[in-house]
Amino acid sequence: MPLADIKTKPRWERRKDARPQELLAAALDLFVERGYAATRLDDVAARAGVSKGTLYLYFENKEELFKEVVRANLVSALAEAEDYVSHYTGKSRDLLRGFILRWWKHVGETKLSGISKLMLAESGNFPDVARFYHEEVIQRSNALIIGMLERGITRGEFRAIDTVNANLVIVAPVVMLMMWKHSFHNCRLEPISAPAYLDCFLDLLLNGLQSPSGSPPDTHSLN
Amino acid sequence: MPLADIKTKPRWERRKDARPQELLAAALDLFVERGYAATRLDDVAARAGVSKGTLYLYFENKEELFKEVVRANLVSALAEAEDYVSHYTGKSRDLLRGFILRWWKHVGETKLSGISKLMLAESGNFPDVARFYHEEVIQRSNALIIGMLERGITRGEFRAIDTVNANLVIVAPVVMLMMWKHSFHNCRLEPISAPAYLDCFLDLLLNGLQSPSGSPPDTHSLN
DNA sequence: TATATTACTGACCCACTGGTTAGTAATATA
DNA sequence: TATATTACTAACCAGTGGGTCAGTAATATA
Repeated sequence: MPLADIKTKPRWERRKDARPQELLAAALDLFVERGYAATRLDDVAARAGVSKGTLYLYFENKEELFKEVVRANLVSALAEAEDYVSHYTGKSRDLLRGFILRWWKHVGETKLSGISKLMLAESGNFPDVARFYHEEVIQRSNALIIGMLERGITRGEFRAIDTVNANLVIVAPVVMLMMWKHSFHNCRLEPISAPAYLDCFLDLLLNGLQSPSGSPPDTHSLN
Repeated sequence: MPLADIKTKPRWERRKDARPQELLAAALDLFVERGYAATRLDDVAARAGVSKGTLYLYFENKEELFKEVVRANLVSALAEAEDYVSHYTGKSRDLLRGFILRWWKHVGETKLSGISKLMLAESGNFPDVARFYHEEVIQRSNALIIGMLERGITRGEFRAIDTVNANLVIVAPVVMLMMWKHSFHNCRLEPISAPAYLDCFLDLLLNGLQSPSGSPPDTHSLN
């Protein structure tokens, strides 16, 4: 190694400002890859290019690190979704379809889907984290979807169904697809095609929701 | 302690025949309660009233113990379901509804739902177990549902939809409800009512599936 | 009752990981 | 260039859990 390199490459640098972001990014990656319990803080630190001790300078403990990851990613994405819904003026079926497709695009097909999967998978073993996630993410997204259903019903576009349960039924296939991506995905020889799956789902859903007096079922495609 | 008690209560008994069943029952309980990784074999043994060493007399290791739990419970339940479907002679919508409600009764609302949840949650970290479960349970149940959909379509009762994706969409709400039972269940002040949820789901689904030339949507209740 | 068999125990090993801290070296300051 | 500050490292601790095995005691056998 030439002398110049020794001079220009110190063993480490002080980068107080950049560390938190880098650690959060590394943590997101590993939480998504391995889940909450199985993620080792040594590995998070290593991926961010620092030692474990450094991680503890910026985050109180594993749980707080995780919460910050959620806040920095999912909670902010949810805020955008709330904005989208509140400003929509068109037909309810298009709003619902648009919401679901956007959700898939911004969360489902990105790393973030791994966080949803992780929470559903491990919340039972970490009740504090579960409560946090339920309040910050689940309740808010439920309110959003129920609101859209009520909008459709009061405008006569949807049948008068049980909105609270329908909310859960509607969420299920999307959440399921997210979970699949992070569980049995590799076992299937012919992987699930997300667009075809969502197309099939929206077709079934919007037909099922449609009020008898509404417009006839369409066969909207995703392409 | 009287002398008699010493005589009648040996420190332990030899019960070669009963041990495997007792260990499987204890393992099922703990796997459901805590998941795969978080279940300690010490605890399984303790719950079955033996020491960890004994557990290793009857099962090769943790993975084989788990596989036996799956075989003894889910695989056998699946065989019964296959029997039910193959002997059904009525309308396809009733077959599908009956299948889903039976599934919920035999798996969803019992401990067994915990195994499905566990697999979805942890298969990513245990690829060998994942492959086993995918082949022994998932593929078989998929074939069953796709078969019912094809039956409905060829008989003109259902619309001609994409059966492979529809299978996944149909499974999703039931799997979701099972997962919920074992994850955020405690966070919700007003818990999900399984009958109301399934009612809502079947209502949406059968309306969505119905062929235009078929019988009109009914409002079948679960009660 | 004496002996052989074996189901069962419990102490042990070792790799692992969340969290701590004494010490080090990069940088700010003058 | 000398000194002070502090971001960062590396070694460490304590608790944990899958897996092993030498020894023990319950039972079968004669």
